[in-house]
Amino acid sequence: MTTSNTKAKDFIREIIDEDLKKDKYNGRVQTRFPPEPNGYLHIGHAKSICLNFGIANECQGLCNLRFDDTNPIKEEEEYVQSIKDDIQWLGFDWDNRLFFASDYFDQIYDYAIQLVKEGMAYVDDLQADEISNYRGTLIQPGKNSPYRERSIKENLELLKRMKAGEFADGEKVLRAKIDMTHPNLNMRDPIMYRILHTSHHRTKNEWYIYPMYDWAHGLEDSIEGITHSICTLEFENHRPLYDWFLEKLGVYQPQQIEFARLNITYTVMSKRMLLEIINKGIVSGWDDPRLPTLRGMRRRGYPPQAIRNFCRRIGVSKVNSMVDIEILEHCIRDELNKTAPRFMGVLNPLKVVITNYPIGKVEELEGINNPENPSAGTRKIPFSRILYIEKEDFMEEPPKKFYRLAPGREVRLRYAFFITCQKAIMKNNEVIELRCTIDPETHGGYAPDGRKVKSTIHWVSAPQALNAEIRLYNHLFTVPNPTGQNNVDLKEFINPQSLEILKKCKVEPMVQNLKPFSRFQFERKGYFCIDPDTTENNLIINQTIGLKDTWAKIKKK
RNA sequence: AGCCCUGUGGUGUAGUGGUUCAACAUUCUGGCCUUUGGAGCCAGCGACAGCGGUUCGAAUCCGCUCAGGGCUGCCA
Repeated sequence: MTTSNTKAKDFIREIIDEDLKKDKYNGRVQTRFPPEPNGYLHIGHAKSICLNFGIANECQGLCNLRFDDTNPIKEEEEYVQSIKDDIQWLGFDWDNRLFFASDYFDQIYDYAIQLVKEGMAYVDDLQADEISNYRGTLIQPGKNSPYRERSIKENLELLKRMKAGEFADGEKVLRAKIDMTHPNLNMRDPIMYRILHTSHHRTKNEWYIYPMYDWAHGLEDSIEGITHSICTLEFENHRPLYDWFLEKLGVYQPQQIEFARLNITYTVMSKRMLLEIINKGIVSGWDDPRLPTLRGMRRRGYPPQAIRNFCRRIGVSKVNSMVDIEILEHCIRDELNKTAPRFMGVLNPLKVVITNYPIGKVEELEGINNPENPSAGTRKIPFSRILYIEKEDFMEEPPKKFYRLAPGREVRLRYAFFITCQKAIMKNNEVIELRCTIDPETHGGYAPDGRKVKSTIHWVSAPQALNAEIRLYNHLFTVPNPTGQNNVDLKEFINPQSLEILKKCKVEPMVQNLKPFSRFQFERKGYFCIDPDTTENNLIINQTIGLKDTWAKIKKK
């Protein structure tokens, strides 16, 4: 919101500004988001939602939610609800403007009658493969159907009988009479209606004919008084047809504007491929946290605000592009850094015994909930003789630049004490326990003598610790552009380490109070979120994203 | 091959003929700071697809070339 005024306008907002200046639609701006209810929404849709609803908000205009339900074979009610949920979760509101293309089936049919009466549409008996042959190719003109010159009377009669369900699927179609030699294939007598004896999720068995996208979409926009019909680049070649129908009908005409769809590295966006990954069991479902679906991202812990910021930041243009996933990840961290409460959690526990701390004593230390936001307050964290720290925070023989715990070395336990490692207990060549001492003078983590330690590590008190299962996620694919190579099975690029499950994690007791989908930070480890599959005695936590890790970078060198 | 669209640092965008013109974000490299090796702060690397033309002056206007994308569903 705050950046919208300062940020440069994209080409679509510029067009709209220009139209506003010229008073093209009486100062009105009305957009629409027109999903087909045949799948779940992903972040590519989010870009479109943010654009359409965003523009309406900025211009004191309106944005409709319209389900483009013209193909009953693929569409289901289930998707309608999920799409509505996802849009609301993203943070947008269509108010009372929820529409369906099927609301207009009667009107659209009347317009078809009008076109037939004016000799601009005809019923064709050609079969699907014949129509395809007659259409010609990219470089060869098509030829006229033998049924193209039927009388208006006969066309009217036939269309009525099509509507009445007198013909079988595929037996006839209604076509616009334009030009079979047109260089734009979409203009070679496009099909307006096909026969489908299929029940529709809303109109049930009322219709036997269903309008095609090109025929219906412009009319839907026109009927709703849309001013700017924003769609993706692949519809560019359809715009002449969009305009043709509305001009011939003499009805209100919105303008279609196309922009490039979103691609992100290391993931896929097409419905078909997402479905394939799900059906092959590579991921658990539409809400798998590794997927770019809105449901997946919600479960992963991505804040809607971060997704909106991302969509704003990547801009809008007509260039086919591939956005670096780092930008998305930056937006996620940026938002979570400001908003996520902090806790301590140990992913791979290493037991630590504080030999100079009394057996049975428990004291409470104060931790800051969010250093970025003082109003988030503080909390109590229990401390006792037995603790867990992160396995990787200790090294027997620390290399240069490793600042954490090592034999004889002193570091700080966050919010607690300075701790010195006295002894590492080994078993089968593996460190299984540490014997350490604390300096009681450093209560809270401050040294009265002003001495410094090189690092601060996180910890959890063993008796009070909660057990948790933590799921770590990585990129779903091993290559930046998995669909870029042809003739290769997508499965070859699936990252075998996209999911890593840690079962024996220990987290501080306050986490108990968090509800499913709550987002938070485990200090030094990253951002996390409570998985909805969490039960009374099985705490499941998803890692949203790790913190930037300078040490990991040094280690690599 | 026909039609349509698009070419600015690695990535995504800004720049719309002239002392704010090559900017911003991200990534990457250094440094500062730090009770998260987080965050923050500072600095640095890095681009106008090419060739002509118009002009006093071109990333910006024109032409050509090259490159990338889309279009031959009774899908949307």
